[in-house]
Amino acid sequence: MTTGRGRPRDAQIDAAVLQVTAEVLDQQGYRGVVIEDVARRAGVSKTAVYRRWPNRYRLTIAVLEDRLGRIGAPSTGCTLCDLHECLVLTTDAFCRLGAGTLAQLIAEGGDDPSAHQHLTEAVLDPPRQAVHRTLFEARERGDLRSEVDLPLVVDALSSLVFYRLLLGADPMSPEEIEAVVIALLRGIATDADALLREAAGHEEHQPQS
Amino acid sequence: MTTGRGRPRDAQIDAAVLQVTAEVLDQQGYRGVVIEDVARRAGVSKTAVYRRWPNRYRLTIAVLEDRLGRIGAPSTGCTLCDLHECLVLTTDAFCRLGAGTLAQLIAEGGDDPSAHQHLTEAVLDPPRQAVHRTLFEARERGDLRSEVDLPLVVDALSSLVFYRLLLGADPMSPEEIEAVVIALLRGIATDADALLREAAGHEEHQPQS
DNA sequence: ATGAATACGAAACGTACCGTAGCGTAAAAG
DNA sequence: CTTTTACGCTACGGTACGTTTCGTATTCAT
Repeated sequence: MTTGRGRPRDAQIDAAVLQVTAEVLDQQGYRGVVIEDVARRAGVSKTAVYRRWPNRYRLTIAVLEDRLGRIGAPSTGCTLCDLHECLVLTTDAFCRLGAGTLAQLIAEGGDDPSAHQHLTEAVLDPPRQAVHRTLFEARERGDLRSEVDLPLVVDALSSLVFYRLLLGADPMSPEEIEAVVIALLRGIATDADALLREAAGHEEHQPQS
Repeated sequence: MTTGRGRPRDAQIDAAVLQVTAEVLDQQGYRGVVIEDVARRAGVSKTAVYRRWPNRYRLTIAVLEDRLGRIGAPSTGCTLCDLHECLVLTTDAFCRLGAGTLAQLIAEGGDDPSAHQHLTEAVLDPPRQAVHRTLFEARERGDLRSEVDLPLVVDALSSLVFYRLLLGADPMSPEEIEAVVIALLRGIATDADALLREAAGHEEHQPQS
């Protein structure tokens, strides 16, 4: 490892395994990620897989890192629009991942604290931080009261998206997201009505609905 | 089953198994609920367990039904106090259950829709409905704007408790719950300031802090 | 060129836990 | 006293994990 001795790893194996894992994940969720099957479908030996990732959990996380690495955080200066956009993107990202898979990953991480941390860093934090950044900018701009507990508000918004996907009948719709953001903004903004007026001016979002 | 023919079931077995399962659940979470072990610790055969519950998931749910069946919903007429109390109770109930266990149960239910339904009815809905009832009474009383989407607000509050337990560094503190309730109330109350004043009068809660 | 180090595939293995089935015995109803 | 059901014991088949062994291939270092 330190010196470049010995036969080098075949990069195509990494690629093939990640690829197959991603497919399986989409089709059958985390349950479907069975190392032996993945290896066969990738035309690779089980040994080769375990040489790269210590277990199926970490293999899965590796796939998700690629996918959810960055949530593009918008920054138009319109607090309501930005927040809304941010949460819609988060919802989409999680939806694509799938409720069952997400639940299973969290459950798996429950035992091993380092596993939980990996999941958090790779999957959960990115969208959270996008929301945080958005709120931070809003506060810098003077849109929010200075005493607001930012992390708590971030939790309040993220959690909803999360919860609805995991346990609700269906995930959050853009309309519901908007309703919640507006309600919450009334509680934490210096001048909520001004923010609403500003957002009304930017209503070139979706002319439909 | 229909006629009372044959040897009757030993009620002590039911009790012993439920008891042991509850203990194991507290000590080692859902993972620890291994039928063979539970049976041995209860001094009972594996067969006897499977005769009563079809699988370990349902056995676990049966235990939780006893525990979380009812969350006592307060109804003092003070919207803020009631909500606060309600959420604190919910947090406590979930905390006792444990983050890992909760995650694993949700994950398990991900596949089987009927399993998911059982979990929802036995564990997730009771606290939700307590919050819902509280909000409903508040609206009846005229404390909330009439156009408020009640289920959505219920989700917003429940989700936070839930999310923080599952993924946060630590579960919600009473202070944080209060902060969120106040912020949200500003967004959905007809006269939030009046509610805050009323709550201030009821401050015999915890003289500490 | 030769040897150490590492990767690859194939196969078998050990472990854990699931849920089921057969069998002999015990306890109730008719 | 026969039928029905419960109970315990034991064994089984199944799935998936992650590990190990072994023979072969590939690369670097000397």
